[in-house]
Amino acid sequence: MRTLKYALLGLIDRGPITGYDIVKEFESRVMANFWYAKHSQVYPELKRLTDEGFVEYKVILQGEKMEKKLYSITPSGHEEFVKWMKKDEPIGVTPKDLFRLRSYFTDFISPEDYLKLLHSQRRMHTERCNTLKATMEAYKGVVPPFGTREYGDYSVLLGAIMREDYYVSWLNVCIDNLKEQTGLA
Amino acid sequence: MRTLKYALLGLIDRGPITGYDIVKEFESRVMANFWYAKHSQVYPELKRLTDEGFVEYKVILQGEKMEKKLYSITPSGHEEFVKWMKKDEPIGVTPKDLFRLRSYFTDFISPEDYLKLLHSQRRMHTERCNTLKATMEAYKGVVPPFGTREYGDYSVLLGAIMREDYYVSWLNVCIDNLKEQTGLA
DNA sequence: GAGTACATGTAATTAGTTACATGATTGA
DNA sequence: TCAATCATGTAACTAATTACATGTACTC
Repeated sequence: MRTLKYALLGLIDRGPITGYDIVKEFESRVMANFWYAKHSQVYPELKRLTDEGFVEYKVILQGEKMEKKLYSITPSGHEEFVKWMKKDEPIGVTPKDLFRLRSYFTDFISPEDYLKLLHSQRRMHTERCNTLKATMEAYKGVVPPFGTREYGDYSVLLGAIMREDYYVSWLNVCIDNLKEQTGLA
Repeated sequence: MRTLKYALLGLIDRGPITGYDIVKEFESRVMANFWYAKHSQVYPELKRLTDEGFVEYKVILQGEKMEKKLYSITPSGHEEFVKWMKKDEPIGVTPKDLFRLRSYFTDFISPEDYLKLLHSQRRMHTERCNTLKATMEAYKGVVPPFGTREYGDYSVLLGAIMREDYYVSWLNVCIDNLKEQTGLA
């Protein structure tokens, strides 16, 4: 599917950017919620996109010697990207989840040990959720206008918060069920 | 992390099973919600686990000639698995999501085209959610006792339903926001 | 001068998918 | 006898991670 290709095209289509800054985007609070790649995957893909004529770069100097490559989109790259944007794709398999794999095999763990894991998971997901909600506060409850970058940020941030909220709810139900059945505190 | 290893150990620890039936488990309505692998990944991993002494198999005959390998857990395999079960792991990166990647780049799509995608996504997720809820009906609202296989099935099924429900909610909010902003029907 | 961030790349390995390959059994 | 399912494997490829590798620029 070469999804990384389209993630890169999208970022570059927004304006000239270096590979280094693309990686920083992937690590950002917003984008890390749905796509990311390490620099060791990004640099080779940028090279490939250049060979394919979807992007081009010019070398600019930072200071005396340090060269960096500033990538921009080409007309064919832009066309390729907007074509992909309109594509309606099947939802595919549900994502893998390590904790759910353990939850599936609860016949091999004591209720005490499982409860510890549940509490730990809840703590971690609650924390992540709070971080996301803090980021969301910048919008003060106002939905940015469609077509702006802020709209995209807002939408995916909202989705991420809702996801963490649901995950915590699920863990809460699991904790309640377990306590009721075993009488554990 | 070799997670497939532990998925296989867990399934084999429940009782003797063939590679073929393991793959069927992965394709099942319950397990497909959090882990899965193709037969081309399963068979080599089973071989490796055998070499490592975590599982063993005996060849049994199906009919006249057809041989199948029935895998069972070894004491060291069981030990390895229960040790893994108790391990509390960090929640790690959030799973990648193709549709959210597109939602992030809505500055490159018309509201009409985006609305079409939103509706299509909602239809597909609603359908999956309904399938899951139909599977859930077997439990008639009664939580199975902890420690049984049914408890694991129930827990992960509940999580899967909650996940699809939240996803549909997110899509609904996106649809409402878009309609309000653009006046589209 | 030291430490951190900037900046870009490759190599080796692991994980996972698609395609290739073969043959037996069962039920209509 | 035909089709679907059972049953197991390998080969080639794509995706992604970890480790290796190098050097500059900025700030304290």
